Amino acid sequence: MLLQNPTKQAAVTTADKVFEQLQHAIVEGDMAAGSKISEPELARRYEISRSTLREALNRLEKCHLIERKANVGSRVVDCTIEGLLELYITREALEGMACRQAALNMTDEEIAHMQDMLAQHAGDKALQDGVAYYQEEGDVDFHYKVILGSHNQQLINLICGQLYHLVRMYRCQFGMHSPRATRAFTEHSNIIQAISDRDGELAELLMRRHIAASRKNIENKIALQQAEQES
Amino acid sequence: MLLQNPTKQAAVTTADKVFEQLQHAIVEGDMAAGSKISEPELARRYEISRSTLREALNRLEKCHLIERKANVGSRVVDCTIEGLLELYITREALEGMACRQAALNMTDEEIAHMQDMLAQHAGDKALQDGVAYYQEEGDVDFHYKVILGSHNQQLINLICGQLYHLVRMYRCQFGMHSPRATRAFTEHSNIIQAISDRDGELAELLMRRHIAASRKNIENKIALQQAEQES
DNA sequence: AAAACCACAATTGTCGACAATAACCGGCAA
DNA sequence: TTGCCGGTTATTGTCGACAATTGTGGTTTT
Repeated sequence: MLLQNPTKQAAVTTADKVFEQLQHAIVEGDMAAGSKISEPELARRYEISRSTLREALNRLEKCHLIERKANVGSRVVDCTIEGLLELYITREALEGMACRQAALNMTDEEIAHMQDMLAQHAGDKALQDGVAYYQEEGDVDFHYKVILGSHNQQLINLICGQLYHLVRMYRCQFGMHSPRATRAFTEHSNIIQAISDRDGELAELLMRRHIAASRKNIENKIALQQAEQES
Repeated sequence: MLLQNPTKQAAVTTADKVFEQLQHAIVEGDMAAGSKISEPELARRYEISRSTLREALNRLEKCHLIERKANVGSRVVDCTIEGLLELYITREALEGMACRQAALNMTDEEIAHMQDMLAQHAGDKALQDGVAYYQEEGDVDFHYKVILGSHNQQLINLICGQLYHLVRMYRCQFGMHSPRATRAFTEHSNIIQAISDRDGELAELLMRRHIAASRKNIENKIALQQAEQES
């Protein structure tokens, strides 16, 4: 999966593999949010020793997918609405800055490549009404390109290595495949325009608005779901 | 040290203690930046098993103080100028947003408490010309208060749990105890004013300028040092 | 009946040993 | 001399067992 590890090498050690499996299980919800993790049980299930499992657990903790308390144990993080909003606020700050840096630091080749990608997405979008492909792969691709384009290793590590796992988890858990495809596409276009104009200030502003809009969209959906449940 | 762990409990397990010692050693430069870490040797030196040491190493990796490669080993991160600037850019994004959130979410009591703190710092500053105390404890105190005031656990974890260890490391390694005491004090005052006015936008702007100024101050110092060495 | 206490079970933290991988070094051929 | 190759050494990854701590259930006491 290039998407999850845009910079690092593939998993080689068994702890790496188990980590990826657990990560997938947590993100997809196969491992319930908020549930306790029993080291002996998991070790048996994956047929590895507890040491190896703990190594994998440590990596899960690094991307904030589980929480550990000394002498008590590990729990899968629970998905609260507050947590989701906090996450998007953090994204707004980090990706906004990444976008500003991308406008300053991206090479002309990178920018051209991103424009090509967007054009291709436009074709796909026109072809199949964009509901399926674009928002899933395309949206993530776009954001990754921008983040990597910042050429700021600190930002890249924080966002890709930690934040995005949580983002994907929340998306799965709350079942929101945001249907903002056409609007998002326009926003992406404008952001790329600002980047290719080397206008860092505007690029940051647009990216922040883009993420904030996504956050508000989610807030509305949540409110709607709650209203349905109460009725 | 409350400063390093404003939210979490004290260390209880031996891995915790070793982690804190290693953290201190790395930050203070007792363990050279960029140097390789030998697990057997360190385990002997601290009189613990390799398992316990690896647990501590994992926590160090969580705050980006060391880097690990599979089947190769761990190295202390090296302090490059580029890394320092990247770090400050990230701080600008995160603390700026934290400051905006603080303006929205801090309680009146918290704001009052922060104003008291600033007033006391003002006294200390007038008393002893502020060079020693203020910039060390005071500056960190102020920033921590703002970050915690955001009431955003995601931001708090990222900044306090990860970024600030690196910040302190760079400060020690490059030996910069920024002599911007009086200017920084004024800037802090203005930020608190914006927060107490509940003006999130201004608060973020001021905090970002504050950190950007600090970054430029460092850039100048670096340039000066390099000029000296070349002469 | 409620609260405090104690013992038991289960889980986590720590340890030392073994297996697998990578770095090092000397020898050989070009 | 330089570059490549194979054996040796050291380091890391993995394992199973023991020690320490926590949570639980029953018992006792007020």
